[in-house]
Amino acid sequence: MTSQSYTKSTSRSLPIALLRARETVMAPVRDMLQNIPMTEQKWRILRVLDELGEVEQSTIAHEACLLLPSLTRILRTMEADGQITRRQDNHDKRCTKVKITDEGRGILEENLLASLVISSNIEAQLGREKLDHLLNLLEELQAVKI
Amino acid sequence: MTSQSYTKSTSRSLPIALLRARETVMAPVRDMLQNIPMTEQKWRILRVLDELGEVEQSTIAHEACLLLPSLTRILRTMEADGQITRRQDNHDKRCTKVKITDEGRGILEENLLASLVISSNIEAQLGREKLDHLLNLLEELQAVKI
DNA sequence: CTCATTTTGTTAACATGTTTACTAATTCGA
DNA sequence: TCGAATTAGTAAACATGTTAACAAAATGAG
Repeated sequence: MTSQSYTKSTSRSLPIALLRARETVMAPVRDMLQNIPMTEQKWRILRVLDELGEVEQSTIAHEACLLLPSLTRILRTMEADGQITRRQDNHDKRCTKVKITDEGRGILEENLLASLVISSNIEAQLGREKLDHLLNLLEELQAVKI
Repeated sequence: MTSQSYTKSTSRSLPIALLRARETVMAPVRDMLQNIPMTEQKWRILRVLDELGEVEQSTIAHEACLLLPSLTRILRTMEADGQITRRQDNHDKRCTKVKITDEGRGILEENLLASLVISSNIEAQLGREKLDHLLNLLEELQAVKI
Protein backbone atom coordinates (compact mmCIF):
# COMPACT_ATOMS: atom_id res chain seq x y z
CA MET A 1 0.00 0.00 0.00
CA THR A 2 1.49 3.34 -1.00
CA SER A 3 0.92 6.66 0.72
CA GLN A 4 -1.48 7.36 -2.13
CA SER A 5 -3.73 4.42 -1.37
CA TYR A 6 -6.88 5.23 0.56
CA THR A 7 -8.19 1.71 0.99
CA LYS A 8 -6.73 -1.53 2.25
CA SER A 9 -5.28 -4.11 -0.11
CA THR A 10 -7.91 -5.51 -2.45
CA SER A 11 -6.81 -9.04 -1.55
CA ARG A 12 -7.98 -8.29 2.01
CA SER A 13 -11.24 -6.79 0.82
CA LEU A 14 -13.91 -9.38 1.45
CA PRO A 15 -16.11 -8.54 -1.57
CA ILE A 16 -13.16 -8.63 -3.96
CA ALA A 17 -11.62 -11.72 -2.37
CA LEU A 18 -14.95 -13.54 -2.68
CA LEU A 19 -15.23 -12.53 -6.31
CA ARG A 20 -11.70 -13.63 -7.19
CA ALA A 21 -12.08 -16.93 -5.38
CA ARG A 22 -15.31 -17.55 -7.24
CA GLU A 23 -13.68 -16.81 -10.59
CA THR A 24 -11.03 -19.41 -9.80
CA VAL A 25 -13.58 -22.03 -8.83
CA MET A 26 -15.90 -21.26 -11.73
CA ALA A 27 -13.28 -21.56 -14.48
CA PRO A 28 -13.59 -25.36 -14.88
CA VAL A 29 -17.35 -25.25 -14.29
CA ARG A 30 -17.72 -22.80 -17.15
CA ASP A 31 -15.74 -25.16 -19.37
CA MET A 32 -18.12 -27.95 -18.44
CA LEU A 33 -21.21 -25.85 -19.05
CA GLN A 34 -20.01 -24.71 -22.46
CA ASN A 35 -20.30 -28.27 -23.70
CA ILE A 36 -23.96 -28.69 -22.76
CA PRO A 37 -24.61 -25.79 -23.68
CA MET A 38 -25.90 -24.08 -20.57
CA THR A 39 -25.22 -20.89 -18.70
CA GLU A 40 -24.13 -20.57 -15.09
CA GLN A 41 -27.49 -19.09 -14.19
CA LYS A 42 -29.56 -21.86 -15.74
CA TRP A 43 -27.34 -24.44 -14.05
CA ARG A 44 -27.93 -22.81 -10.66
CA ILE A 45 -31.67 -22.73 -11.31
CA LEU A 46 -31.72 -26.44 -12.17
CA ARG A 47 -29.75 -27.26 -9.02
CA VAL A 48 -32.07 -25.21 -6.82
CA LEU A 49 -35.19 -26.77 -8.37
CA ASP A 50 -33.70 -30.24 -8.02
CA GLU A 51 -33.02 -29.53 -4.37
CA LEU A 52 -36.25 -27.76 -3.41
CA GLY A 53 -38.89 -29.33 -5.66
CA GLU A 54 -41.75 -27.15 -6.90
CA VAL A 55 -41.29 -23.60 -5.68
CA GLU A 56 -42.32 -20.07 -6.57
CA GLN A 57 -40.08 -17.75 -8.54
CA SER A 58 -39.16 -15.51 -5.62
CA THR A 59 -37.70 -18.53 -3.87
CA ILE A 60 -35.63 -19.45 -6.90
CA ALA A 61 -34.44 -15.88 -7.20
CA HIS A 62 -33.34 -15.84 -3.57
CA GLU A 63 -31.66 -19.26 -3.59
CA ALA A 64 -29.94 -18.85 -6.96
CA CYS A 65 -28.94 -15.22 -6.35
CA LEU A 66 -30.84 -13.82 -9.31
CA LEU A 67 -33.13 -10.81 -9.53
CA LEU A 68 -36.72 -11.42 -10.58
CA PRO A 69 -36.48 -9.56 -13.90
CA SER A 70 -33.55 -11.73 -14.94
CA LEU A 71 -35.33 -14.83 -13.72
CA THR A 72 -38.46 -13.98 -15.70
CA ARG A 73 -36.47 -13.92 -18.93
CA ILE A 74 -34.36 -16.97 -18.17
CA LEU A 75 -37.31 -19.14 -17.12
CA ARG A 76 -39.10 -18.18 -20.33
CA THR A 77 -36.36 -19.79 -22.41
CA MET A 78 -35.95 -22.73 -20.03
CA GLU A 79 -39.66 -23.44 -20.29
CA ALA A 80 -39.46 -23.23 -24.09
CA ASP A 81 -36.51 -25.65 -23.96
CA GLY A 82 -38.51 -28.09 -21.83
CA GLN A 83 -36.20 -27.94 -18.81
CA ILE A 84 -38.83 -26.57 -16.40
CA THR A 85 -42.60 -26.19 -16.16
CA ARG A 86 -44.56 -23.26 -14.77
CA ARG A 87 -48.13 -23.16 -13.43
CA GLN A 88 -50.25 -20.68 -11.54
CA ASP A 89 -50.70 -21.43 -7.85
CA ASN A 90 -54.26 -22.33 -6.87
CA HIS A 91 -54.33 -20.56 -3.52
CA ASP A 92 -52.37 -17.43 -4.39
CA LYS A 93 -52.94 -16.51 -8.00
CA ARG A 94 -50.04 -14.05 -7.96
CA CYS A 95 -47.60 -16.93 -7.56
CA THR A 96 -46.10 -19.04 -10.31
CA LYS A 97 -44.95 -22.49 -9.23
CA VAL A 98 -41.89 -23.77 -11.06
CA LYS A 99 -40.76 -27.39 -11.31
CA ILE A 100 -37.86 -29.12 -12.99
CA THR A 101 -38.76 -31.56 -15.79
CA ASP A 102 -37.24 -34.97 -16.52
CA GLU A 103 -35.30 -33.31 -19.30
CA GLY A 104 -33.94 -30.76 -16.82
CA ARG A 105 -33.00 -33.54 -14.40
CA GLY A 106 -31.35 -35.33 -17.30
CA ILE A 107 -29.00 -32.38 -17.79
CA LEU A 108 -28.00 -32.51 -14.13
CA GLU A 109 -27.52 -36.27 -14.29
CA GLU A 110 -25.43 -36.16 -17.45
CA ASN A 111 -23.05 -33.66 -15.87
CA LEU A 112 -22.98 -35.15 -12.41
CA LEU A 113 -19.68 -36.89 -12.99
CA ALA A 114 -17.89 -33.90 -14.50
CA SER A 115 -19.24 -31.81 -11.64
CA LEU A 116 -17.91 -34.24 -9.05
CA VAL A 117 -14.50 -34.37 -10.70
CA ILE A 118 -14.21 -30.60 -10.43
CA SER A 119 -15.21 -30.59 -6.75
CA SER A 120 -12.83 -33.43 -5.99
CA ASN A 121 -10.00 -31.64 -7.71
CA ILE A 122 -10.51 -28.55 -5.59
CA GLU A 123 -10.91 -30.62 -2.45
CA ALA A 124 -7.74 -32.53 -3.20
CA GLN A 125 -5.72 -29.37 -3.65
CA LEU A 126 -7.12 -27.36 -0.76
CA GLY A 127 -7.67 -30.26 1.61
CA ARG A 128 -10.98 -31.54 2.93
CA GLU A 129 -10.64 -29.86 6.30
CA LYS A 130 -9.92 -26.46 4.86
CA LEU A 131 -12.74 -26.81 2.36
CA ASP A 132 -15.22 -27.76 5.08
CA HIS A 133 -13.99 -24.92 7.22
CA LEU A 134 -14.35 -22.51 4.32
CA LEU A 135 -17.91 -23.66 3.60
CA ASN A 136 -18.79 -23.27 7.26
CA LEU A 137 -17.39 -19.74 7.37
CA LEU A 138 -19.29 -18.83 4.20
CA GLU A 139 -22.52 -20.13 5.73
CA GLU A 140 -21.86 -18.07 8.84
CA LEU A 141 -21.20 -15.02 6.73
CA GLN A 142 -24.56 -15.35 5.01
CA ALA A 143 -26.22 -15.22 8.40
CA VAL A 144 -24.62 -11.88 9.24
CA LYS A 145 -27.22 -9.16 9.62
CA ILE A 146 -26.68 -6.03 7.57
CA MET B 1 -31.29 -34.20 -0.19
CA THR B 2 -34.17 -36.19 -1.62
CA SER B 3 -33.87 -39.36 -3.67
CA GLN B 4 -34.58 -37.17 -6.68
CA SER B 5 -31.60 -34.90 -6.11
CA TYR B 6 -28.53 -35.63 -8.18
CA THR B 7 -26.20 -33.06 -6.65
CA LYS B 8 -25.15 -32.17 -3.13
CA SER B 9 -26.86 -29.37 -1.22
CA THR B 10 -26.32 -26.01 -2.89
CA SER B 11 -25.20 -24.57 0.46
CA ARG B 12 -22.24 -26.98 0.32
CA SER B 13 -21.48 -26.12 -3.29
CA LEU B 14 -18.47 -23.86 -3.26
CA PRO B 15 -19.45 -21.71 -6.29
CA ILE B 16 -22.95 -21.12 -4.96
CA ALA B 17 -21.78 -20.57 -1.39
CA LEU B 18 -19.25 -17.99 -2.60
CA LEU B 19 -21.93 -16.23 -4.61
CA ARG B 20 -24.41 -16.11 -1.74
CA ALA B 21 -21.81 -14.91 0.70
CA ARG B 22 -20.82 -12.18 -1.71
CA GLU B 23 -24.42 -11.07 -2.13
CA THR B 24 -24.69 -10.71 1.65
CA VAL B 25 -21.50 -8.68 1.88
CA MET B 26 -22.28 -6.53 -1.15
CA ALA B 27 -25.75 -5.44 -0.02
CA PRO B 28 -24.53 -2.49 2.12
CA VAL B 29 -21.75 -1.67 -0.36
CA ARG B 30 -24.33 -1.35 -3.13
CA ASP B 31 -26.32 1.01 -0.92
CA MET B 32 -23.20 3.13 -0.45
CA LEU B 33 -22.37 3.15 -4.15
CA GLN B 34 -25.87 4.17 -5.16
CA ASN B 35 -25.34 7.50 -3.45
CA ILE B 36 -22.21 8.42 -5.41
CA PRO B 37 -23.41 7.26 -8.03
CA MET B 38 -21.01 4.53 -9.04
CA THR B 39 -21.27 0.91 -10.05
CA GLU B 40 -19.57 -2.01 -8.35
CA GLN B 41 -17.32 -2.46 -11.36
CA LYS B 42 -16.12 1.13 -11.48
CA TRP B 43 -15.50 1.03 -7.74
CA ARG B 44 -13.33 -2.09 -8.13
CA ILE B 45 -11.42 -0.44 -10.98
CA LEU B 46 -10.71 2.65 -8.87
CA ARG B 47 -9.53 0.48 -5.98
CA VAL B 48 -7.22 -1.54 -8.22
CA LEU B 49 -5.76 1.58 -9.85
CA ASP B 50 -5.30 3.22 -6.45
CA GLU B 51 -3.45 0.12 -5.30
CA LEU B 52 -1.33 -0.62 -8.37
CA GLY B 53 -0.67 2.79 -9.90
CA GLU B 54 -0.44 3.10 -13.68
CA VAL B 55 -1.12 -0.28 -15.28
CA GLU B 56 -2.28 -1.73 -18.56
CA GLN B 57 -5.85 -2.82 -19.14
CA SER B 58 -5.19 -6.55 -19.01
CA THR B 59 -3.89 -6.12 -15.48
CA ILE B 60 -6.98 -4.21 -14.43
CA ALA B 61 -9.18 -6.86 -16.01
CA HIS B 62 -7.39 -9.61 -14.12
CA GLU B 63 -7.31 -7.83 -10.76
CA ALA B 64 -10.86 -6.49 -10.90
CA CYS B 65 -12.31 -9.69 -12.37
CA LEU B 66 -13.63 -8.08 -15.55
CA LEU B 67 -13.37 -9.21 -19.15
CA LEU B 68 -11.61 -6.90 -21.57
CA PRO B 69 -14.69 -6.08 -23.65
CA SER B 70 -16.51 -4.91 -20.54
CA LEU B 71 -13.48 -3.00 -19.38
CA THR B 72 -13.15 -1.23 -22.73
CA ARG B 73 -16.65 0.16 -22.40
CA ILE B 74 -16.43 1.03 -18.72
CA LEU B 75 -13.06 2.82 -19.03
CA ARG B 76 -14.47 4.86 -21.91
CA THR B 77 -17.10 6.38 -19.62
CA MET B 78 -14.72 6.69 -16.68
CA GLU B 79 -12.27 8.61 -18.87
CA ALA B 80 -15.09 10.87 -20.07
CA ASP B 81 -16.06 11.43 -16.42
CA GLY B 82 -12.47 12.37 -15.52
CA GLN B 83 -11.93 9.50 -13.08
CA ILE B 84 -9.06 7.91 -15.03
CA THR B 85 -6.61 8.76 -17.81
CA ARG B 86 -5.41 6.53 -20.62
CA ARG B 87 -2.25 6.78 -22.72
CA GLN B 88 -0.45 4.60 -25.20
CA ASP B 89 2.62 2.85 -23.87
CA ASN B 90 5.89 4.03 -25.44
CA HIS B 91 7.66 0.66 -25.56
CA ASP B 92 4.71 -1.54 -26.52
CA LYS B 93 2.26 0.35 -28.65
CA ARG B 94 -0.40 -2.33 -28.23
CA CYS B 95 -0.68 -1.46 -24.55
CA THR B 96 -2.80 1.26 -23.00
CA LYS B 97 -1.61 2.51 -19.63
CA VAL B 98 -4.37 3.55 -17.27
CA LYS B 99 -4.02 5.79 -14.23
CA ILE B 100 -6.45 7.09 -11.61
CA THR B 101 -6.95 10.87 -11.53
CA ASP B 102 -7.26 13.15 -8.52
CA GLU B 103 -10.99 13.18 -9.13
CA GLY B 104 -11.02 9.36 -9.06
CA ARG B 105 -9.00 9.36 -5.86
CA GLY B 106 -11.45 11.90 -4.46
CA ILE B 107 -14.28 9.43 -4.91
CA LEU B 108 -12.35 6.79 -2.96
CA GLU B 109 -11.50 9.29 -0.24
CA GLU B 110 -15.06 10.55 0.11
CA ASN B 111 -16.33 7.03 0.65
CA LEU B 112 -13.50 5.76 2.76
CA LEU B 113 -15.41 6.20 6.00
CA ALA B 114 -18.61 4.54 4.79
CA SER B 115 -16.49 1.72 3.43
CA LEU B 116 -14.72 1.25 6.75
CA VAL B 117 -18.00 1.24 8.67
CA ILE B 118 -19.27 -1.59 6.50
CA SER B 119 -16.10 -3.64 7.00
CA SER B 120 -16.13 -3.01 10.72
CA ASN B 121 -19.74 -4.07 10.96
CA ILE B 122 -19.00 -7.38 9.28
CA GLU B 123 -15.86 -7.89 11.34
CA ALA B 124 -17.76 -7.17 14.53
CA GLN B 125 -20.43 -9.71 13.73
CA LEU B 126 -18.23 -12.48 12.37
CA GLY B 127 -15.26 -11.87 14.63
CA ARG B 128 -11.80 -10.72 13.59
CA GLU B 129 -10.25 -14.17 13.82
CA LYS B 130 -12.86 -15.79 11.63
CA LEU B 131 -12.68 -12.96 9.12
CA ASP B 132 -8.89 -13.24 8.90
CA HIS B 133 -9.15 -16.98 8.57
CA LEU B 134 -11.75 -16.62 5.84
CA LEU B 135 -9.59 -14.15 3.89
CA ASN B 136 -6.62 -16.51 4.21
CA LEU B 137 -8.65 -19.45 2.91
CA LEU B 138 -9.94 -17.36 0.01
CA GLU B 139 -6.40 -16.37 -0.89
CA GLU B 140 -5.35 -20.02 -0.79
CA LEU B 141 -8.28 -20.96 -2.98
CA GLN B 142 -7.21 -18.48 -5.64
CA ALA B 143 -3.85 -20.19 -5.79
CA VAL B 144 -5.42 -23.55 -6.59
CA LYS B 145 -4.45 -24.74 -10.03
CA ILE B 146 -7.23 -25.75 -12.35
C1' DC C 1 15.21 -10.95 -42.08
C1' DT C 2 10.49 -12.97 -42.69
C1' DC C 3 6.33 -14.98 -41.90
C1' DA C 4 3.49 -17.51 -38.70
C1' DT C 5 2.13 -16.98 -34.05
C1' DT C 6 1.06 -14.54 -29.95
C1' DT C 7 -0.45 -10.60 -27.41
C1' DT C 8 -3.36 -6.38 -26.52
C1' DG C 9 -7.25 -4.29 -27.16
C1' DT C 10 -11.71 -3.16 -29.81
C1' DT C 11 -16.21 -4.09 -31.96
C1' DA C 12 -20.54 -6.44 -32.50
C1' DA C 13 -24.27 -9.38 -30.99
C1' DC C 14 -26.78 -11.38 -27.70
C1' DA C 15 -27.57 -12.84 -22.63
C1' DT C 16 -27.85 -11.30 -18.11
C1' DG C 17 -27.69 -7.56 -14.29
C1' DT C 18 -30.08 -3.70 -12.42
C1' DT C 19 -33.30 -0.09 -11.67
C1' DT C 20 -37.82 1.94 -12.26
C1' DA C 21 -42.44 1.64 -13.28
C1' DC C 22 -46.25 -1.07 -13.74
C1' DT C 23 -50.27 -4.75 -13.18
C1' DA C 24 -52.71 -8.01 -10.58
C1' DA C 25 -53.66 -10.40 -6.41
C1' DT C 26 -53.55 -10.40 -1.53
C1' DT C 27 -53.47 -8.62 3.20
C1' DC C 28 -54.64 -5.77 6.86
C1' DG C 29 -56.33 -2.14 9.64
C1' DA C 30 -60.02 1.26 10.38
C1' DT D 1 -66.32 -4.09 4.17
C1' DC D 2 -63.40 -0.95 2.01
C1' DG D 3 -59.35 1.21 0.67
C1' DA D 4 -54.33 1.64 1.58
C1' DA D 5 -50.35 -0.99 1.74
C1' DT D 6 -47.89 -5.13 0.55
C1' DT D 7 -46.45 -8.97 -2.41
C1' DA D 8 -45.47 -11.64 -6.93
C1' DG D 9 -44.28 -11.09 -11.16
C1' DT D 10 -43.54 -8.60 -15.77
C1' DA D 11 -41.91 -4.88 -19.05
C1' DA D 12 -38.71 -1.54 -20.56
C1' DA D 13 -34.27 0.78 -20.64
C1' DC D 14 -29.70 0.88 -20.05
C1' DA D 15 -25.17 -1.21 -18.07
C1' DT D 16 -22.43 -5.10 -17.85
C1' DG D 17 -21.22 -10.20 -18.99
C1' DT D 18 -19.79 -13.21 -22.58
C1' DT D 19 -18.38 -15.06 -26.89
C1' DA D 20 -16.60 -14.63 -31.57
C1' DA D 21 -14.37 -12.07 -34.95
C1' DC D 22 -11.20 -8.65 -35.93
C1' DA D 23 -6.97 -5.27 -36.26
C1' DA D 24 -2.55 -3.80 -34.92
C1' DA D 25 1.76 -4.53 -32.72
C1' DA D 26 5.21 -7.59 -30.93
C1' DT D 27 7.54 -12.05 -30.74
C1' DG D 28 9.98 -16.09 -32.27
C1' DA D 29 11.41 -19.95 -35.07
C1' DG D 30 13.32 -20.83 -39.56
